[in-house]
Amino acid sequence: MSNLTNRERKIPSDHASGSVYRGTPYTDHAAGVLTLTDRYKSVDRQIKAGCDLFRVGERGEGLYSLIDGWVALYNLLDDGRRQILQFALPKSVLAFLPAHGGMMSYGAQALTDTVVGIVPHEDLGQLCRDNPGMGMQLAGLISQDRGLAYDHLSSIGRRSARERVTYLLLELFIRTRMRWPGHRIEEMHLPLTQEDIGDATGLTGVHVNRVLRDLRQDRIAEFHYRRLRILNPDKLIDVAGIDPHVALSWIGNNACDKESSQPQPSVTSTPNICCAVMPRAISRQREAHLP
Amino acid sequence: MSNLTNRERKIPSDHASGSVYRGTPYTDHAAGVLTLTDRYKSVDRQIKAGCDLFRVGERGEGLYSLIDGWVALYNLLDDGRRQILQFALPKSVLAFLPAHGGMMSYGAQALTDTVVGIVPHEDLGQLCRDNPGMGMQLAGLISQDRGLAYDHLSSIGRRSARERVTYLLLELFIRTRMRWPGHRIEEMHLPLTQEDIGDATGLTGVHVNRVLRDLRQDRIAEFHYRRLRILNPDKLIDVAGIDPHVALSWIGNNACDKESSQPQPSVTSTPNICCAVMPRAISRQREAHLP
DNA sequence: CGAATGCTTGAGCTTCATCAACTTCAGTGG
DNA sequence: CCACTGAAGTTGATGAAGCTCAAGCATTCG
Repeated sequence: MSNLTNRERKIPSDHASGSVYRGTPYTDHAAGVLTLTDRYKSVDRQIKAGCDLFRVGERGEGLYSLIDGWVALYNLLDDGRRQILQFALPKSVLAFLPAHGGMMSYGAQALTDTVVGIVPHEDLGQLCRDNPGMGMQLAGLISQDRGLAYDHLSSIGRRSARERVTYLLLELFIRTRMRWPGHRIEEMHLPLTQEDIGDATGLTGVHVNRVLRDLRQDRIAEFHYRRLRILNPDKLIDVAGIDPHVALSWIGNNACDKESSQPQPSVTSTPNICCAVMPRAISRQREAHLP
Repeated sequence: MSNLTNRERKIPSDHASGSVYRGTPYTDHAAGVLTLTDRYKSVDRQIKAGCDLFRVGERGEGLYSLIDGWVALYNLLDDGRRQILQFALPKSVLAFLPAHGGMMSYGAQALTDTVVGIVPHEDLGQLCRDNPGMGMQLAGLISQDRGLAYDHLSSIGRRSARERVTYLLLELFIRTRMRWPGHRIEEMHLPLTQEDIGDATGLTGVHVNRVLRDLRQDRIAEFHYRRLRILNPDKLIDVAGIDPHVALSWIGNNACDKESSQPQPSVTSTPNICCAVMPRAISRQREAHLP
């Protein structure tokens, strides 16, 4: 039907997406929405690593929520150039087509074996009527994705290659760390190729490789065959030029139940993401042999 | 409080945002949501051209909907680099903070004199209860914005400077044309500087200038002191490499009331945006003096 | 008319892409 | 266990696309 490329991939089996249903440690919309869609979804669909969940131009079936696995949302240009729009982790909404006839405006490729739940169009209305708050929560969830997209825009549009790559690594690190707080992180699994990183950052795979080499030489981070090691978190954050507010939004700081209007730290005070997410151990681990 | 730059601008008075309240000619969520927010909003806030509606890190007041005027949503990096995330037209939702304590993760600058309606947090719940469909419509609206952001990502990440600039011009042309169908378009007003275009496309103002020069020499389009002339629409679309599906999503093809499941044209058939939006007159107007 | 903002152009330079060859790694089947 | 195969990573040489700096011009607005 369409001539989309579909690079099949073999993925190692120890990826970090095993235990999804432990309670989320942070307040967000995801819990509510995902629990609800759980009840209304028609079937779980299983997709093998490397296959597409859906493609551009296909008719959307309703609301897609990712239950388990890693997924890349992407766009293809006519000549084959590819842009990865987002790396989706479990409990995220992959797509939302509220009505019949809507077409997918981007594709979705499974990076690992994945499970997806789908709530069909016809059930969305009912779901919405039964649970009045649902729509707003969904809006919040999608709004969060939009925020992520905006951050990527800033990164790709205005940052250097080195900044972009470190930014992406750090983002993925923080987001996965939030999903699976128990995991050890000295060496974590990211089911991506360097080419994928390039497609996400607007660079070529070759150049990503060079950037990664420099990061390794500077003892900041290593990425090699789908394995990420963060050697110097502080420097990583520094190079990435992360705005702590942004990082908080990845974690899901929607603060649904904070009704207090007590003055919070002002704009200039920086919530220390590093401390929140990175165990001291790692900071100590290597004292950095810098030039 | 924060050291954001705030370039004041003088804007000519003949910008195209005068008659907002004529009925929308296309089916979308905007109509429903905006009519509702109209009833619940606390006050209209008026902002002069060049001023910020809100800034990064400020506490959000609830749901912001743009009633009249042009607004640029933007991000700033530490060193002053700026990325424009979206140009918002009337009837769009600028921001949506569902709960207290949420911070704006991007800024919004008025490009013209603007009017904004705000529905405070406390009224959002009530609005939602009174109008059950509202949440979903809002979700659809935000989802549409996310789609726009994804398109910009593809553009900035994978296209050449020439493609990016033409893409942006065409997008803005189509979106404004959809809002104000009656306007003549041979020469339309875009309240942007070349620097703004650069900040939106991830280029420098200087380079945007060079690209615009080439487009002028190739008799494709002219942009000069906030005035856009499209000389050769067909070529413009060609250079921009626009996917017609994408263009349709700008127009708002959510197809809310199309319940028919009759087979629609397949993916490969290209809905002709050019025909839908561009009057033949323009195509004829210049036969193109090409090299 | 004057000031301020925005546009235009050139020269030199940096960053990143392209091409191509080579190496390493992971999975497969003997 | 090894050899084999295909995918992914690595490196160098070369060039193009776009940035920076700097100076001068045009347009708008008061």
